[in-house]
Amino acid sequence: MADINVSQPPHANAADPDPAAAGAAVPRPQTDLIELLFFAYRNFVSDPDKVLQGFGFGRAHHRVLHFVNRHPGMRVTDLLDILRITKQSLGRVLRELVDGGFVDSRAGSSDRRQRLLYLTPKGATLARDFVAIQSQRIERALAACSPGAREDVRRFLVAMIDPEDQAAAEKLIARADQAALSGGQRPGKAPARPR
Amino acid sequence: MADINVSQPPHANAADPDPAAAGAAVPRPQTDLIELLFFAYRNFVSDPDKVLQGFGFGRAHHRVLHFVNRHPGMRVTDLLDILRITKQSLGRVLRELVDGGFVDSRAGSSDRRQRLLYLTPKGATLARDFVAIQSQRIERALAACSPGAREDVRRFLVAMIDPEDQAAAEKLIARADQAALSGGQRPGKAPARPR
DNA sequence: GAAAAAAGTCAACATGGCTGACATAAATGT
DNA sequence: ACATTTATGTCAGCCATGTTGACTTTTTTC
Repeated sequence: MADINVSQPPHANAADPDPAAAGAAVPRPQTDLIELLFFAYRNFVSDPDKVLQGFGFGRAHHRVLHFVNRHPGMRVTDLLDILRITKQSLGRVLRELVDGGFVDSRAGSSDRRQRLLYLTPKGATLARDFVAIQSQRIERALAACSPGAREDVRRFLVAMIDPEDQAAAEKLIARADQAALSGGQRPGKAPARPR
Repeated sequence: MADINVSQPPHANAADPDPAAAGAAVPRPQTDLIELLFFAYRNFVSDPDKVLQGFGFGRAHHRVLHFVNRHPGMRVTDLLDILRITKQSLGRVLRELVDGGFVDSRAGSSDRRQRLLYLTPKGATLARDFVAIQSQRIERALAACSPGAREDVRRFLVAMIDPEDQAAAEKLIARADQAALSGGQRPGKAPARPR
């Protein structure tokens, strides 16, 4: 498993008056967090990646599955706003997901230009698997922290978002949670996952 | 600026007996953090992206600049272990960085098969710019949190890494900090680039 | 009835991953 | 001394996913 391991050559340390090393890392305050974010995020997305490979899908498909799962009946435009990619890019993965029977796209009833996006049961299962996998990693990480850490982490992540988008992001999350709770789909079918 | 804004169509809520929407978003515990990580990380890497565009470079170049800056004199193999990409992928961006005068690659003195990587002053300036930009975002985010949050966030990020890599990642960060402190280069001095 | 909006599509291109096959130089082991 | 291994580099091609630009169809809105 390819250890992250730099064999610092002896002459690169204090003894060498090496000028080419000049201007190198002044240990700026946040360097540790910068690198940890890189390593952590890489591992974080690698979990779904492994599963996706089995379907011939990639990260782009994961994102679509996730957000359609969270916002059933959303418009294509809404998805484009969230993902911030072009409709051509989205079109490709969306077509593959529809062809594969993971996503269902139906014309809106009030506005029939719209294609409203839903997951099929197959797609929903996959999307829930991904949430489960990544939640597991997050839960494990939080378990290694002090009890109040979750709120700190949450606030930190919100504040890492561009300020002008923070409110929208929080609202988006809240609305999806709300919709899911209020039986966004089929009042009879138990969401079965309280908490 | 493309508000993240899903217009939840009315019929997507309780009224629609839609079977395709079945099994949709159960509000799993960590969904908020999953999505926040996505939004936060996207913005986090977008800062350097903008600067890199001006040089015709991409994210891959950023990573190389960053880690060579942090570990002056590192071997190509070390960089491959950190980035976990193939040498062919690295080779491309490395060549461009050397050609552009951002990275300097010199044969090792003890083992002359090795190419030891250093940043030129030009490269070091760019690398430091990136650290500054991203540190600024992190500092702003931390300022929005409780005082003890930094330690929580740090521990959280470490724990988000694959367990078998956590120690190596922390060691890597510590070693780079250490090397920088022990005068790999004199602080504050913009050294000429001899040799 | 004209204009705007929602969605889709074709074509071409860029970036940055990947595999496989080799080539070269230098160090190491026998 | 020679064989092997290691460190690096390189060519060629493929894949996933992003981009621009141009254009169409359908439907809604003014």
